Amino acid sequence: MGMPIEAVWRRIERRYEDLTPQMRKAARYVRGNPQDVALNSLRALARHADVSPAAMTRLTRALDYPSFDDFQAAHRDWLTRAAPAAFSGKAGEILAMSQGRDAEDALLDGVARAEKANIDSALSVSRRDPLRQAADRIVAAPGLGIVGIRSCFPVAFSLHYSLSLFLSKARLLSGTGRPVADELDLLAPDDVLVAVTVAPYSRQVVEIVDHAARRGIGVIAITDDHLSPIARAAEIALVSENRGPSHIASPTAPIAVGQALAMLVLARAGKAGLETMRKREAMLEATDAYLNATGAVAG
Amino acid sequence: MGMPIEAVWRRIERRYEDLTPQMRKAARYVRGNPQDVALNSLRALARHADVSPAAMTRLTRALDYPSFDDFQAAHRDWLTRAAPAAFSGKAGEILAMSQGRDAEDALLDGVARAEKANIDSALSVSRRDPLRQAADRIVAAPGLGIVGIRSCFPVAFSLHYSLSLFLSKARLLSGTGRPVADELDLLAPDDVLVAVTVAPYSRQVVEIVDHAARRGIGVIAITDDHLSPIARAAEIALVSENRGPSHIASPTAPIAVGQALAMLVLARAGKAGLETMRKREAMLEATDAYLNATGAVAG
DNA sequence: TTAGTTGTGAAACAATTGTTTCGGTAGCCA
DNA sequence: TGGCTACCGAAACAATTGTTTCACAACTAA
Repeated sequence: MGMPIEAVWRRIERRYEDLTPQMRKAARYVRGNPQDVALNSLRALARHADVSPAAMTRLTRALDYPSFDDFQAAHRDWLTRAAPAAFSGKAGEILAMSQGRDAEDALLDGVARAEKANIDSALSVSRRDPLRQAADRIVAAPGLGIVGIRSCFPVAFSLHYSLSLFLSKARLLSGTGRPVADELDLLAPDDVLVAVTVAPYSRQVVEIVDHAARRGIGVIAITDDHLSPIARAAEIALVSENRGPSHIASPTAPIAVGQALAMLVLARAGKAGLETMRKREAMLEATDAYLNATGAVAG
Repeated sequence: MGMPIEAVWRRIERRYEDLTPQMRKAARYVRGNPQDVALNSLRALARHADVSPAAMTRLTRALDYPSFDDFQAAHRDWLTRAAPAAFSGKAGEILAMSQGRDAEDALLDGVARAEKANIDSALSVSRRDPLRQAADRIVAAPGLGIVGIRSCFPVAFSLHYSLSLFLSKARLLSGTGRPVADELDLLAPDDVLVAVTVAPYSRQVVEIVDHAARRGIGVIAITDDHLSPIARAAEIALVSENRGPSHIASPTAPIAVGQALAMLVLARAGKAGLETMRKREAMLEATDAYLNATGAVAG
């Protein structure tokens, strides 16, 4: 992953006074026209800024970039991030046209495109307030349950796994050896239940949500529609669209939502959270769970 | 003012049938990765699309563009239009980032970007041959086991879930009530084991893979490095990079790999696969598992 | 003035760009 | 089988790329 463009700008502003006149001219243009840097060649850029190519090269050096390519990469990164998720086109049209390897390639293209678009929509700026609220709610709650079955079980599991690394109150209602609904007894009013289901909505989860809501438990729904059965009953709804060429719904987008949520909770848990995370890590290493200690918590 | 990119897309879709196979491949990549067209050189673009530079040049001609530059200009235009508006002269505002809500936003941006990049790399053209081989191998094998623990369990689970919708031989080695390794007895030589683990590699999974390989079971590894302990012992390695701002490894990319794999297997299973899938679906509806029948298998 | 430093762009460079050419291969019809 | 067409990529090309070199101004200090 490239360096953020903000760093470039900071460097320009901090060292502006030390630059030579020609470099300043170049720097001013660069600072004011970042898209130009991303899209044009060094020589074209220099022409636009009315400086010599050499001056532009010298500027990138003065800003401690190894080469113009690295400098440009930062700007391209920024521009790419700002690009819309323009993958709105019907995936099926092109796909249906061919067969064999060609069709498979098209299929995989479609999968990749759809997954990316789904993640984009799930974490788009307009969906972030609910995410923040959910994180606040989870931090504040005395108890926390997480439930999801069938294709949504991976979502519930990975959310619980990530949270449990630093938050001991998280409980996965997994229904091992008994109906899932029974485990709802673990939660008290004022606790929080995170429920996951996408169309077609599993009856069990919907019923658990209804039951929890009636008992005064705060429900956070991770689902695929603002109007889904669990979204309506929930206090907070985290929606991630789920489209794709597949007959099977892919859980990647809701999992990304779960991961983002876990990170926000970790951010709120602060140093204490990081501390317990380190302890777990030490414990896992002590029990020889991993092949070699690399420092990151995962596995 | 350049021509809008939508026109490009329309041309691609309308003339797709008249294109030669290589041009189609190029066209599909172009259609799916417009930023790549805007930012990269023709040769780099051709490399990403796994096509010869000549094929890319021919495509631009076939779409009635005088030169690649004009073709690229349309994409640059689109990307520029999407960029945030130019900046007011004051510099400090943007720099004030990295605390409070802004820091969180940057974090979420980072997550979204990383997840998308990971998926891109996982399903990139150069990684598709192993995917196809894996699908072939799975279809041919008499028996199939899937294993993954901790953060990789969601990957194993979702792969098994998707496959089990139409492939009854798939078995999830979940270790419920007994050590996971015990379940390896379910597999015979010539069977296939799909194993998932990313750094830090869980000892259990690595040992199971070694054991399986020694017994003559074909191992397909889903992992994060060509040199990971299970990749070396495996017959086929499906690699998905796993980078991100999080301390916790996100399972989305390997899950996307699993989904893609499941789709390829389904494609090979053909009509028979779709048939059993329909049966399962009917069964689930009959047992009232879903709230309302919508036609797609998920939940 | 003179010596020395600093800033500059023209020119040269190797590498890489987009494009065209051309020989060969795969597939199809006779 | 042979002959034909469609299709493809390696190679060659001129143009343009990013970078370095170098000579020459402009300036300072004595």
